[in-house]
Amino acid sequence: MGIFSKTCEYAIRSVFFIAHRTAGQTGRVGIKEIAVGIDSPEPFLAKILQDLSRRGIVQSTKGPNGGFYLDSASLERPLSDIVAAVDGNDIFYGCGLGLKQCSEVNPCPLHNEFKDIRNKIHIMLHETKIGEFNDELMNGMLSLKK
Amino acid sequence: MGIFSKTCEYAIRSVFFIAHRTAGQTGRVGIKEIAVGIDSPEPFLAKILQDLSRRGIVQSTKGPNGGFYLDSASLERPLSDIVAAVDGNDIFYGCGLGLKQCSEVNPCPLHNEFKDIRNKIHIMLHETKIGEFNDELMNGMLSLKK
DNA sequence: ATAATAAAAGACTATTTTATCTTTTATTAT
DNA sequence: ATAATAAAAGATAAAATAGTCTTTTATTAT
Ligand code: FES
Ligand code: FES
Repeated sequence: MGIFSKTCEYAIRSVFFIAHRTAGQTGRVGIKEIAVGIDSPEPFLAKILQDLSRRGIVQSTKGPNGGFYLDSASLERPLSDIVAAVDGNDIFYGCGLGLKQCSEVNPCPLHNEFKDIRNKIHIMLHETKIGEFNDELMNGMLSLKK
Repeated sequence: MGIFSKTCEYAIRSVFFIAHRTAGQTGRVGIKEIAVGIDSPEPFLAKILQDLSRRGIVQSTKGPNGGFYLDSASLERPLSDIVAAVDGNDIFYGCGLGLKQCSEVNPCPLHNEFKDIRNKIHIMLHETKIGEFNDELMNGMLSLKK
């Protein structure tokens, strides 16, 4: 188990993929190409993108020349929006040792340490925008598969 | 989902509990008291402690006055040993976006950020010793339940 | 020796997460 | 209008994680 659920990993990678494949142009990209591009099981990814689409995190149209894309507002969104939508915000606010409620008045032994780490994760994901890596993804300096 | 699996959360909390309940004295503490003390399902915790016992992370004896305890070597162990035993070391070395292999030559978009965060988690868990919070746990300044 | 105690071991159940397959709906080109 | 295309929706299936229950083994006190 990593930091995020498998679902969330696929979600982030697919959104990065859609971003760099449709940025600028009025293009769309199909589920098949996305699944290959991020090395994920296609039907599972379809479910995930359905959900992201319902939530307005990605855009889509059906039919010929249809597919997924991102409008300019979506490209500016922080990654934390995706993580919160898919995994909830336990990773931002929950107790690292699983106490029902992280609190200053009844802290677990690692409270201060976790608070610091959670904040770093939160800030990092909040400061990173979906469209931020388009150039490096297009020229192959960054990878979303393997 | 938090940073650790439920199993791992229970494991860490129970080890802290055993540490502060048996430190110094030659005492033992039973599964029942531990389960109440950390608010976990007793039979599930029994399985977890069985595993930690087999791995030598906690000590135990059967029979009357039996129970779990920690020898002085165990009290000095870092928390990272527990996490590695239970959840593996994906959290220390794995790619945050789920690429099969985190690498400098084929990095994911968040590679540098994740590397930094993973290192902080690793260092924190490595520098924290199991017996470190015994005093605060005994006088109630820190909590392992609720 | 025997009975009582408490963890170890093993078999089993439930829930959640991950993944697949089929049918329906919307869009476009002809 | 019709056929082709591609996502949405819905119904299942498989695997992993979380949790329970019963029997066995080791230890101790009597
Ligand atoms: S109480 Fe555990 S992280 Fe705050
Ligand atoms: S490649 Fe993703 S964290 Fe290193």
